[in-house]
Amino acid sequence: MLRISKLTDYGTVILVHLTRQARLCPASDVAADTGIALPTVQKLLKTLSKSGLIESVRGAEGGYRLTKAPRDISAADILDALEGPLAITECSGDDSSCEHESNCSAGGAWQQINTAIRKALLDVSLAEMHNPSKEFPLVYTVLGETGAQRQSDFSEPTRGTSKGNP
Amino acid sequence: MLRISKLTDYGTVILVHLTRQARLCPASDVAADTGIALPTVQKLLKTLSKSGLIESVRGAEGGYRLTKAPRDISAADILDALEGPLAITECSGDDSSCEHESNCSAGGAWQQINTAIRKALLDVSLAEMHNPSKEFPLVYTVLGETGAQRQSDFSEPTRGTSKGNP
DNA sequence: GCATATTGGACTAAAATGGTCCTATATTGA
DNA sequence: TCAATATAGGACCATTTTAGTCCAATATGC
Repeated sequence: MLRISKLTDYGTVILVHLTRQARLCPASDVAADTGIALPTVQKLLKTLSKSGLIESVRGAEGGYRLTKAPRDISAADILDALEGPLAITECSGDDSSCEHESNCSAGGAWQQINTAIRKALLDVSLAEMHNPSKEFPLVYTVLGETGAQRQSDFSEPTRGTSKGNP
Repeated sequence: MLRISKLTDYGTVILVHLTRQARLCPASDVAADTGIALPTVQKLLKTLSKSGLIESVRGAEGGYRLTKAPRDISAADILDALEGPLAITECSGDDSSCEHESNCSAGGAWQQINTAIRKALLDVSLAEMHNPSKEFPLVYTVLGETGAQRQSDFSEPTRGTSKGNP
């Protein structure tokens, strides 16, 4: 199934952490509190800062903080910031780049799916990620099989018990 | 943004092709008609066959055909067959594998998103991919920015004009 | 038997991913 | 002004994944 990269997953954890801390957070604090290795945290904070989701203050007593309220940051924003604006298929742009029309009849469908997925991502804000127990905008009936159910053999959790990255 | 692999993209094209052809199709025909290199087509057909979406007939006059009506094959089926049952995050199972609870508050949200995405994928059938001009189950208003709009610098289309894979 | 096909797997090259580290620069406070 | 604290911006490398090819074995129809 579709998946996000581990770094995006880490990035989300970092953003949730910044949501909890109203104050300016240096990278070292974020690393200590999340258990993610410092270099990785630094890299992600830089990326997030460049994307505009967070802002930085240099120098002593500096650090990072969110630029917007958590409810104004969507999952789509996070994905865009950390994975770039890649679409679900490479040629799902405005079909200008794909000329093999006879074979590309599937392309239109992927674009529709892409849009639907994007809508789902726009509906979830960082505020809701911060507190997932609260009522959620995405309440769908159980689907019989969610993909997530099937996996059972992961050797290591994404955000594991071990401190930092192995 | 989220993306599917190029092979999954090819696989969809192949399935759409099989939808058009009611008859038994050998891999060589599929390759010739789709413009995808034969070895790649063979590999994908094998995978699709193992997943049960298509069935094979060996020997002379053999080939592949769909096992179900196109409307009974969803985009989620295709993704599952070609990309495996990976969830959006590695630890989005039944939170049994992720013990870092204090940092993993984001995990629940990704699970919800995963479910929403899966629902979107289940709503699109191969029949609709085959004929995307017809009314589509996923009609959402334009989102202002769909991710797909932003990309403009792809050097090569996914299913390109050149015959086969370079 | 022979031509036609699928089956299963090995194999390689290229690209993406995950992770680390180094130097430069900005800010604060003594 | 100096020292300590931070971010900025890359370069860099190891590993994994992806994409693509190829081969020997097997099954079927004529």
